[in-house]
Amino acid sequence: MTSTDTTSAPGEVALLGRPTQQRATVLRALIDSEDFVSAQVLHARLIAAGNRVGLSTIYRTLTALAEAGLADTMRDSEGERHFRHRPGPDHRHYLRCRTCGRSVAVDSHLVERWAERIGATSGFTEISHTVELTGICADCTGPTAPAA
Amino acid sequence: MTSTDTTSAPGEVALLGRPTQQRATVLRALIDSEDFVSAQVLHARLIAAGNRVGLSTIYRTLTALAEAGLADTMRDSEGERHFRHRPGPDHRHYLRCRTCGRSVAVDSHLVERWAERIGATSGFTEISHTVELTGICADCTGPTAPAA
DNA sequence: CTAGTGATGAAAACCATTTCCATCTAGCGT
DNA sequence: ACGCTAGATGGAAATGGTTTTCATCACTAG
Repeated sequence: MTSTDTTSAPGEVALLGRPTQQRATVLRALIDSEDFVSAQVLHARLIAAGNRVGLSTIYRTLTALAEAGLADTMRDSEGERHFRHRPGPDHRHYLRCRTCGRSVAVDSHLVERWAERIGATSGFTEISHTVELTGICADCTGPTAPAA
Repeated sequence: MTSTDTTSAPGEVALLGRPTQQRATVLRALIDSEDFVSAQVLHARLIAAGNRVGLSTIYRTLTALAEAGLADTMRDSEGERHFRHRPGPDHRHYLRCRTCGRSVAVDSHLVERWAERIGATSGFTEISHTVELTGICADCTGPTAPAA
């Protein structure tokens, strides 16, 4: 996996418009990250790996991916956007470790239903919600070193 | 209430450090807003109302207010921070209208407990959460004009 | 192969937020 | 009251993520 690998991202890229090498590369990198990444970091990684991709393209692709529902987005405490590939149609909430940054998907029926109920009782319609959970994962709580 | 009114914000300002006219003014304006406002908007309002307050001071005060727990903050879809005065120690989640921008506080024990439970079952500790709900309020759903 | 439309990317534009720094001021000791 | 000093202020400049611009390039159709 040196750099250019058009065969990586199956048909998903097609959903965005014209299938190009860059888009495949970005999607591929996003999938490989297996976790939230910022456009900046993703860009840095691709460049470091020897790929030629412009930052603008990363932003465009990531935004398109999110709009197409192929990626989830979240904002960190500084307001920066982070993206994560969304395998299926569900999985929308994550719990992320404040120390190592890793994140895991969590079950959220309860919240979904709560959100719906709130909508029903408040007179609001077309409710949409964003839930962000952070904590310290087991590995980082360990007796020894936290974020060594 | 032309402009300078040091008596507006009771003792709350004192919690921030030295009680100054500007801080009282900012807190006052935040309270009067009764809803989320961005630093920029708050600044524009104060200037328009004839008050002399620097943007930096608004940011500093708002940030301090949030850190002191006297204000709740949220980020809009563009990543901008919005602040809202927090009357008591609770009330931490809001439902805001995407059309008119108004927001109402919602009951969230359920989510709080859900968050705790997720923490317990995932091995994460020190869980903290952010929940943002948006929808279209009754007034804006009306048969006639939405955001007139 | 050629044209045409969409995609790319380097650099400039944007814009909210933060930082600098010279000036001002509230609070305190005298 | 008076002057001192740490803390506060605000205009301007710096930051830094994200978006736009625009000239060039690469897919796809004909």
